Amino acid sequence: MSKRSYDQPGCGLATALDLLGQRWTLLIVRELMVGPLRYTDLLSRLSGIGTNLLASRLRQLEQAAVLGRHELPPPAASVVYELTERGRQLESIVTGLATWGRQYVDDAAGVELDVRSEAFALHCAFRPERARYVDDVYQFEVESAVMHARVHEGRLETGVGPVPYPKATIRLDRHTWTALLRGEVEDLAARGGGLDVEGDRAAARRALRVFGRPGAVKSPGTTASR
Amino acid sequence: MSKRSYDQPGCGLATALDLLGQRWTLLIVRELMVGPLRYTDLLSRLSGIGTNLLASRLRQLEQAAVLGRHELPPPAASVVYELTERGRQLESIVTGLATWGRQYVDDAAGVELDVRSEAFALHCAFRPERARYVDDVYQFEVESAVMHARVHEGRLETGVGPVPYPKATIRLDRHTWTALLRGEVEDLAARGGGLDVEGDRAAARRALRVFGRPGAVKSPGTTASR
DNA sequence: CGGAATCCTCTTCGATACTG
DNA sequence: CAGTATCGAAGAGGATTCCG
Repeated sequence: MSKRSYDQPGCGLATALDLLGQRWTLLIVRELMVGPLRYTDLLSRLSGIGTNLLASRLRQLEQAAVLGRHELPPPAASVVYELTERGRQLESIVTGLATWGRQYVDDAAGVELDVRSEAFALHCAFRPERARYVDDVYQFEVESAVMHARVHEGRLETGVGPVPYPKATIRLDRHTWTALLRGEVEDLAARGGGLDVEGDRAAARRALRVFGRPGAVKSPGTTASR
Repeated sequence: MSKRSYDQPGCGLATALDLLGQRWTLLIVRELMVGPLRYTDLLSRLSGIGTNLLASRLRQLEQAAVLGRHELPPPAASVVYELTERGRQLESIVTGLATWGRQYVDDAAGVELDVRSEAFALHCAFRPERARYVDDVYQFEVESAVMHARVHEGRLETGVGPVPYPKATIRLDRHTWTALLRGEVEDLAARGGGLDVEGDRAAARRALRVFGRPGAVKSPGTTASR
């Protein structure tokens, strides 16, 4: 069993780092920000982690109530790990770190899109201060990557795949997508052909406002690929 | 030499964690948020770190341009470590983590005030969104702890000890101080006797607005004590 | 096949001792 | 004061095995 603690009870930062400061922990949170995952999915997405560590980290995080274990209903009958409310409170910290770290990476364009990574990029580009009164469900389609986003009460929830009744479905090519994330797409018509909307155009216009930070994420959280 | 990297170039979070995710690193940033420190001061404030690790972390952080090494002018002729602009960009992440971690700590009142810890608590209680048009220098005095804060262009800078010409000097007892940090002191007169202002009362009123978050830091970042 | 525990090697940490 | 050098202990990573 582990216990390399900073032993500074009373200090919030030291306590937070006792829980989250170990290797892999925040990457697990990153993975779950886009939606629940099974043990094996985590294992394959976090290439290099080693099964014992993953098990140990999940146990610690569950104990700290950062995530929960849930059994899926019968058809799937499997266990998924999911962020709790406490875990979701880490979202702005994780995206903040990701955005900060971005200044060290030189953008050699990735090879293939990973849906969850792109959905995470959406989190990084999200501007809560602009989402105050927005209540929309969007579907995004970038090449083969289909994902959705719900903006509700100033918060963002994302998921992979399509969603039943989106207010607007926004289809983009790769270049327009990264431009959107950087906040460089201000107008539905501005880009010739790179962007196509189905559904409520006003909602799509709100999406352009709510996503896209000036200095933010260009290419996304590339997770393991091999 | 070390290199246990996540090896996910292209992912901002993984890159950030390669730099900051090792043990002690963010606590070093925390210490420097309140102002420059010498090697030995860091060593004594981060009880448990071990001198080789501190040296190694400082080297890495300097290389990543998170902090800088500066020689003090002749009288002191000593080296201090100081956050760079990049390092200061981590402030909101560090205070966010500290605030998040706070929910796990039960507030058994600390024994003795540490000025730097209280100044750090001020960072945690700072609300940038309310500081947009504020441009003030305050001095705070809580028991034996004297510190100052400059709010300028939406950002906060703190330091220990007195400051030449503060707009307002605010003296508080310990209880009122923690209440202030929690955002529970709304009025200069509200607390009988716990608070005393010298200088510009309007500035002091702004201070009450700019510091103090609802769910925020109660007792501060207690650093090592032994 | 999903969800781990075990074993073994290698890296990192922490403490102490030592140096310019 | 500001570090470097050294060394035992704890933690990480990889492979293999086990359980349901």
